[in-house]
Amino acid sequence: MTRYSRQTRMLVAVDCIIFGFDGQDLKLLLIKRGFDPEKGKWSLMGGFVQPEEALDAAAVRTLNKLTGLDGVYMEQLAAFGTPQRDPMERTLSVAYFALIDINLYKQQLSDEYKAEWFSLRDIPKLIFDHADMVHEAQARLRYKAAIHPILFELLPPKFTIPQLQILFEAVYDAGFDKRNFSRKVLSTGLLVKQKEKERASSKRGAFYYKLDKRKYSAKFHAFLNFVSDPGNLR
Amino acid sequence: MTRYSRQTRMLVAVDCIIFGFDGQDLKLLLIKRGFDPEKGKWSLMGGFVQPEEALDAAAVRTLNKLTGLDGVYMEQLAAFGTPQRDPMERTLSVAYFALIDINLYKQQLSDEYKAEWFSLRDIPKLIFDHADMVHEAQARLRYKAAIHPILFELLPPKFTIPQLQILFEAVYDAGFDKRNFSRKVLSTGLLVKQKEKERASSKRGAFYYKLDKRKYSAKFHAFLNFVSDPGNLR
DNA sequence: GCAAAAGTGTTATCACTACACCCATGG
DNA sequence: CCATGGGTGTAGTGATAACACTTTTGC
Repeated sequence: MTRYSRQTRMLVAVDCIIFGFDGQDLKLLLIKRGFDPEKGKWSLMGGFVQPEEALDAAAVRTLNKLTGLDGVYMEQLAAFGTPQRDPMERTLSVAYFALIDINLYKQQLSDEYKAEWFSLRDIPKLIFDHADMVHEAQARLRYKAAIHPILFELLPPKFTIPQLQILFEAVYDAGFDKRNFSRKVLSTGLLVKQKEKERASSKRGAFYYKLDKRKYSAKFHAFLNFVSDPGNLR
Repeated sequence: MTRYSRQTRMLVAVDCIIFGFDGQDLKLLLIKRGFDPEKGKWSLMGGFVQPEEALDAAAVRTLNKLTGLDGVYMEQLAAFGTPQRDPMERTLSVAYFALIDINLYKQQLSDEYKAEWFSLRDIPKLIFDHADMVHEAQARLRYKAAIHPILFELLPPKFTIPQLQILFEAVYDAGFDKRNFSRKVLSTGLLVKQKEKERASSKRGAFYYKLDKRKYSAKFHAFLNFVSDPGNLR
């Protein structure tokens, strides 16, 4: 077999927008870029797609290289391909966003990549078009979380309803009525009440809940309307 | 400036999933591929991204090359990058879907590309992973149209409510109650009733409506809930 | 015993569903 | 005058939003 003649080949990278939730704020995992151009600047974790590697596989590998985690929720966000986005050489980047339980990766941060969690309200200047990617990922997260039970991916296996509410409030930068909120999330039937209580954040203690995994898989793509019109918020 | 060493460059293409509506069925515009491999087989319209060209620009150019149309609604669908998707040479394709008023392109079909409209129920075998792209585009169209007023892009500037309903029914392969349907679309406030009637498809005639362009732009991203739970249909 | 957070119930409004009849016209 | 498709109204049901008080317990 021959090749397509007279066409330009270009580099293809993946970049990961990695969200976490520390119990108060929505956070983003950034690294200090380790090579030129823009060496030492804050950046999303990324990497080049390898010759025999699928895009999703490259994204999974890149996330794993930084965090050591597997089985993380990831979704393709979009392809970014402005000609001069990387001044060194034309590079197309396929952005993925990931939602991780921050507890699984908040220790050994100061390794080879100089990774740090940043509050989304306080993101440093980023290289290339990474700020655009972050904004688009945040918009997508708000959009999806309004309809689908996606934010559970940011929580540990056991969580309380007040914790869940704080998470929603962080994502939408808005307050919700706790009575309506708990009625709504419980009405999905996705949550299983535990006997144990979380006692760190209040005297009375709040009951833990776990996801009902069967129902969670079944209803993941259903329209659940957690937030009526996220476009009208803020 | 130097270049990134020891990384693979690859071809980057765009492919267009072009939807149209003929008054009865949802249709897809396909071409007969003009070069090897798979020459003469049915294919989506596509093309390679040029050295100094952005992705969106490549998609717009590709659509225009086939149809001669400008200002068409287009949206990036996803990047497809399985290593062997093009057996000739590794090629990443960024798929875009487009919604066009079929009346603007249903004549001069037998030109250089041998383009034809196919009903979505009756798509021929397609090259590479184009069938995957079509399925994903159809799913995305259903998803978006359930929430946003996107299907108007498939209609001519003046249309009747029965025509709109047939379109929704074609997209969701389902029947809707006409009283509830018209109440719902009129309640969005997006439609302006015309004095003129469409008289071809009934004796009584149905009033034409036009989009209120101001409100259409304003509400395009709002959550309008045209279809309550598209996942439960079919 | 009090401060702090958890938990719960009611009412009014709105949106959705299901359903059936009259209207205008061309033939 | 009748067949065809266009157009409209209502009642019942379920979801949403607004709102305040009681419970538990660590200090």
